Amino acid sequence: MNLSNTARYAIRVISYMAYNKKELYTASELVEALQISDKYLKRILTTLSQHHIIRSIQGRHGGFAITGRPEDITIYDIVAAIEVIDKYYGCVLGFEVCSDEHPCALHKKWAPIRDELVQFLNNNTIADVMTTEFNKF
Amino acid sequence: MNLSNTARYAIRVISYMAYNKKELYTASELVEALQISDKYLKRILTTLSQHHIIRSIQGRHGGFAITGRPEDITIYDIVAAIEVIDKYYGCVLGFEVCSDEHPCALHKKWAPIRDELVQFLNNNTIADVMTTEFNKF
DNA sequence: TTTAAATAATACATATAAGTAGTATTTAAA
DNA sequence: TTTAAATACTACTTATATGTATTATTTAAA
Ligand code: FES
Ligand code: FES
Repeated sequence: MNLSNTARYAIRVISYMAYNKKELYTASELVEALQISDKYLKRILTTLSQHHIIRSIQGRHGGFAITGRPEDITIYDIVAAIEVIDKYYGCVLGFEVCSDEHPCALHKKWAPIRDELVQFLNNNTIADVMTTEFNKF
Repeated sequence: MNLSNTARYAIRVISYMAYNKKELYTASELVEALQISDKYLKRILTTLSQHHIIRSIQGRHGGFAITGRPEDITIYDIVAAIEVIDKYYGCVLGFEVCSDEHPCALHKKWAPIRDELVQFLNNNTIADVMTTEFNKF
């Protein structure tokens, strides 16, 4: 019942970018600041840019920049870019289908909690996370 | 944000045992009924008996039996026997400490949801799961 | 047009969860 | 006391997530 490590790194790096308000960051700069493994972070950055959460500028003076406003980038967006988001909607007991029409014994109790959980991801944005504490990892 | 497969199998097998009200089940019997891989299920059964959720009788007329009443065996008990339960209490953003004294930016919003989640595991028992539908996997 | 500084892509390595196989031990009937 | 039927233990294999290394491509300055 956790976010993946990769998703957490992604949240962290975008939070950092938003907080420091620079237009463009190079990967090396972010590696330096956040102390995440060089190649790993670069791959995360590429993934995020493929999902248009950030945009990348290639070449000599390249780097990465946030596309939207921090308050428009939800935690959900980031998690969905990194993980298979479907699993957040699955049956808690592992049944194939999970719906009100095909409920398992725990569905009635589980579905509301799961909805809250998804709402939590949707209602919280980078703006909520880009505080000082978060960025002094 | 899922229970592990192994934990789900564990819930399933105990639910089956409780539902069918037999005193003793052999591993092969349970493998047959639940269509879970032979060796895998046996290992799960051993783990569960080590955690005293079921007890095992070795030798010729051996097998496995539930120790308590279905309504006393919580989903939490089973998950805790199979997984490292600590991770259910961790920080959603991955910080080392998670407490009201050392909160991350999302702690205030996350902690209540997490509590509900843990309560869900604690408030639901095998008695809630041991319905017919569940056992016609 | 060469070169340096950046991102992109691909392939490899490691750790953990999931699943399988084989051997050892226990027990009681034959 | 041998043997069959059960659980217990240990080691192996496979799949996925995590992390690393190498090479290719892009861009602009020198
Ligand atoms: S069917 Fe099981 S949680 Fe919805
Ligand atoms: S400190 Fe992050 S959720 Fe509690």
